[in-house]
Amino acid sequence: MQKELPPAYEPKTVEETIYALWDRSGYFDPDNLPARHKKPFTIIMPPPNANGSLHIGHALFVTLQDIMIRYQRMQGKKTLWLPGADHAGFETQVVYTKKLEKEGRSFWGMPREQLYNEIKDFTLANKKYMEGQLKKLGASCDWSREKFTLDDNIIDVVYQTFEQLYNDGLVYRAEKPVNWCTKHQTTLSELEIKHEEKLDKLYYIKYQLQEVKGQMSKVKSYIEVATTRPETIPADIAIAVHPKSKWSTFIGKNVLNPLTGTAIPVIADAHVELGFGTGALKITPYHDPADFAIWQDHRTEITATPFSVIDQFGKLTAEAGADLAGLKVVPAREKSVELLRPHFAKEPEAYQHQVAVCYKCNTTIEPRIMMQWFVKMTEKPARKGQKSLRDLAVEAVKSKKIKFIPARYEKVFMHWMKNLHDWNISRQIVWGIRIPVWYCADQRTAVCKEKEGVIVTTKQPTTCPHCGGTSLTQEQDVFDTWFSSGQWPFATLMANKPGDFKTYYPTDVMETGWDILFFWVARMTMFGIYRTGKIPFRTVYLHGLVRDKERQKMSKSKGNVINPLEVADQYGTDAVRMALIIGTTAGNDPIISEDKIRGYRNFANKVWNASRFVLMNHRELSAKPKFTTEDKKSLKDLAAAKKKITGYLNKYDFNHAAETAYHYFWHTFADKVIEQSKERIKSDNAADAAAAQAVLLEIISESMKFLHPFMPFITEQIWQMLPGDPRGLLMVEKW
RNA sequence: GCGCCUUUAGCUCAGUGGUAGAGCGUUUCAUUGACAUUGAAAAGGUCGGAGGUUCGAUCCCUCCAAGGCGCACCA
Repeated sequence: MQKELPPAYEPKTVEETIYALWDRSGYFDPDNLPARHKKPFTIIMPPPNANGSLHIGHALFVTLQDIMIRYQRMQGKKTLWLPGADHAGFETQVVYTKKLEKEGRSFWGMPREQLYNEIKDFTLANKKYMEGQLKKLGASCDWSREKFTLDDNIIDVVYQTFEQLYNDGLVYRAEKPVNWCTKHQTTLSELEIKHEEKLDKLYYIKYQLQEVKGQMSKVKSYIEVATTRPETIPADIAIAVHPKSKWSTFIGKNVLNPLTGTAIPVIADAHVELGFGTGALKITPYHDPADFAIWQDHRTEITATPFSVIDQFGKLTAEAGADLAGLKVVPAREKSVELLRPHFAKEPEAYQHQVAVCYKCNTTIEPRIMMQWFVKMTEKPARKGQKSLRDLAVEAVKSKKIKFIPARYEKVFMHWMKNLHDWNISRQIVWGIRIPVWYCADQRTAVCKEKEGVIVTTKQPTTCPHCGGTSLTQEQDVFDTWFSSGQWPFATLMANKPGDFKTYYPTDVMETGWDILFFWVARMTMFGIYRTGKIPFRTVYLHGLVRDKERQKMSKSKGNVINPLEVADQYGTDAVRMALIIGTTAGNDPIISEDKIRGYRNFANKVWNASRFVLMNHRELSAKPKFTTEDKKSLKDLAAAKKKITGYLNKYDFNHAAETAYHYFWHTFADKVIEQSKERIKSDNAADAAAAQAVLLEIISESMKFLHPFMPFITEQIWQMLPGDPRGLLMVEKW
């Protein structure tokens, strides 16, 4: 008889001890696994942003990945689950500056170094806290290989990639239209802006034909132009009309800017929609990317140099004229409307359209022309026989070298790939990896002049390699975080123990949220193949966004947030894990509520008490048990359940695997097998009682195995109490 | 505009070309026995609508409706 077991499972007293037991065993590190673990199975953990604490969404990914790792470890794989943390450049700087605001401080005017160091302290503190949280959730990852996105050796790898891209002509510097957030004072990529429905007005403005000596216009003496942004009219440098529009007679003539009186040419361009507005479009290259493109196509006809009338804070500049200068965009619009009223062709119309806004703060994005670094996504590199970044990824997916779960995301992935544009990777923030570019002010040779003094190198230079000059300054901008995290699978392995890259790359599964399919998975696919010639992962498993019972997104403001650590404390980590997995299918948003967690707490208790019953009635067998037909059926059912679970796990169908285990254990084993055994155990027929007990023990033992990936703590605890000495760890037991 | 997804029991969700499933909830009964964090049972669905393919459709195809989401330089 074992020592007295409490009648209810007490997760609190078990979890910490069990995690320490695993940790001490060293088995998280694949190098320490027994010899039978040969074939590697690798998951690189998506590094959580170290700017807060883990939420229930993190608990979901931890559970999914831990299930895969624990299952494969028991299957005899050499399992590596490599943890990490992300400095999350822009996101963390936003969080931190908000924190400063709350404290009544401002980052504005703070020296770069100081802000960087403060955010660094903040991030590292969060990172440490999150590691503890991951352990609490049972993550069986290899802490000895943990990586941070700002580790020196990670940055080295990122710099090498940048240099290679530059040498291949896939990275370039150019003055192009970019998305500018006037609040955050940085540019953003196409993925970091959203489009919002907005009700604005469409203004119809007359641009008078410039009077030419001795010539009178016969029909109309003006072009009507429709615009939503009259405040940018001072920066107009042309009017474009469709060649077949009613304004075609104006092509080649000049019209007068209604605000400045400047003469600007009328040009023909088929991009102008005939059916929209008036069929005439004002060309304001510095404030509209489409206009910028049209200007580039017509540089010979348009003699004026484009310029900007809005500054980095969203205020009109002196070039906009005395009436508008100093006003913010919205008041400037009102003022310009007032000034333009005499030039109205007709009354403004209400106009519903999509406006680009910052995905963080919803501030309207101001298109600006800025000198930035870009990655070419669709063009071939300079090297012979090489494919564009896009084609590398598209081919890997098309050829099924990379598979998506669920498969429908393959289409979503491909659709995005179709519409790719060059990627702006410069950010005007301090928290991040400084772009490894230096500018030479001396430019003493023709080579240096030709390269515009640009030096791209992985190590800080002291002299200019082009001209020997010494006046070097480093690029101020940092990388878009996704430029570096897009290299995570190979960077973490290259920057780790010697031989790791060779052994563990390509990795097996990338398990992450569908919301970062483009941000992250697409970039990892492209960079992974570009840098290593191999796909970074074979399977992409996508999970959804955890929602509450009312399908609401969890947010602090709604007060519906479930803190995974709190509920784990209350109901046990195993219960939280089960609640996250059962009823959840890949790619769909899981629904979770406290009721559901409570339900699986009850299940954990059932597991505890069934085991308690078996242990209480256990006696050492004196002879080989004689199984009845009933016993044989019970063992057959057990084998069938296990086979089903194994099949589901192999298909990454964790929902059904967990549900089958749950259903078998509770409603077949506990409700039927145990109930039926009670009479036999009590009976005088010792041999039959022994057979019944042997069946129970066998089922408990096997059940702990197939429940382990889902409920690691309670199963390991019970495993340790089962008879048999010495007992190894269930964690590395053969499946 | 282009594209993707969803629609199944009161609720949350699974699922299959052959008489519909789970959990929770509801109702009835039982029981201090490993577990009341329990057990036994019941009620409850023309599987969004209309066509089509098929011996047979909740499942495959087409159209429609409602909802969700992604992409997109129509001023």
